[in-house]
Amino acid sequence: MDYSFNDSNSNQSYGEVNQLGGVFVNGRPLPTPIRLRIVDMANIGVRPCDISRQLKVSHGCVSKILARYHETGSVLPGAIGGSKPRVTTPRVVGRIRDYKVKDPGMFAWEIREKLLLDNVCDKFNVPSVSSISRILRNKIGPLSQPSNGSIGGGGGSSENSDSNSPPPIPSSSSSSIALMNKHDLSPINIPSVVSSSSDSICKIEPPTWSSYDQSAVASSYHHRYLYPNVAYHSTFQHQFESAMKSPYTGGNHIVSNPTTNGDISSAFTHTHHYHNQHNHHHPNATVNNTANNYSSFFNSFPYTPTSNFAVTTPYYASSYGLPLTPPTSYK
DNA sequence: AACGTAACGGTTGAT
DNA sequence: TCATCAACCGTTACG
Repeated sequence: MDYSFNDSNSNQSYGEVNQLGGVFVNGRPLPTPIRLRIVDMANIGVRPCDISRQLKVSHGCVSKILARYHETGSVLPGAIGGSKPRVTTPRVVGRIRDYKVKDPGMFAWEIREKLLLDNVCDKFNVPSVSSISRILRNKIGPLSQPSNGSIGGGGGSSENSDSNSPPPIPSSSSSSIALMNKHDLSPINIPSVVSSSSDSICKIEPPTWSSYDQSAVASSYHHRYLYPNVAYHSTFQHQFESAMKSPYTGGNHIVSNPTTNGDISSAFTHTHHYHNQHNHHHPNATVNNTANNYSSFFNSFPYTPTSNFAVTTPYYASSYGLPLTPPTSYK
């Protein structure tokens, strides 16, 4: 798909119109502000059927988003794409790491044979040599630079072998966690046992707003929403990416670089695709390459675990009932 | 009239 | 680098 927006040619249009007259992009999530709007309206007592009509979102979609919100506390879409690790489970990766730590000169094919020898894998699920090479390259990397006390001789082996590449989950009894994969850890799938602490890391956006700062935005065409206290966990990076890369956005234009102290206020804007692109671009958007903007933004994860997370959204078409006006109780 | 949900055509991204 | 395919998407239609 062509998600590159030519500023000079606003004739480009994509998306379809549903029976209610609302615009959607087949296969892609609704923009986060609309999802939030659905939840906001439900919270103040608007019936789902009325939400559907007002926002011009199908009632099936409203039902699904509300059901998920009530079940998980998150309005964000699930993780799209990717695939579960079929053979390179965390346990296997951990063992590969152990082998490599003990003998850095080990070849991938030797590691493969040792996985079989040690009964870590059988012939049906042992990773290929190329998979092992990729694991060594991407997930383990140079072993000479462990940031946590490489001097100790033990190489931080922690003989449990569960200290491997997937993001560490804070609580941890290793029992069920070890069997989980990325999808299992997504906010919508995460089991309650993992989120036992009061500040659940499951909730990407808390149910309340701490502020609604419209005046601070540079353009009157944009409204800024603050997502307070986003409990960032690297496991959820995919969630953020998936949500923020909605095709309704004309690229996630960075309006200020994330700073090292975790303040990413006004981190980027969403530009509505059928808005007048060249008129409403954020003035600070310097690069129009979506991929570059995007990766430069997200590569700087992780932020501090509870940093504020801000999204600047455009002035949406009135058909959506936007811009959002938070209930007074949120102000 | 409301709404839960399966079918459908679509996109995504780790393997 | 590229294809695969299982995850998810929102809409539609049915009950």
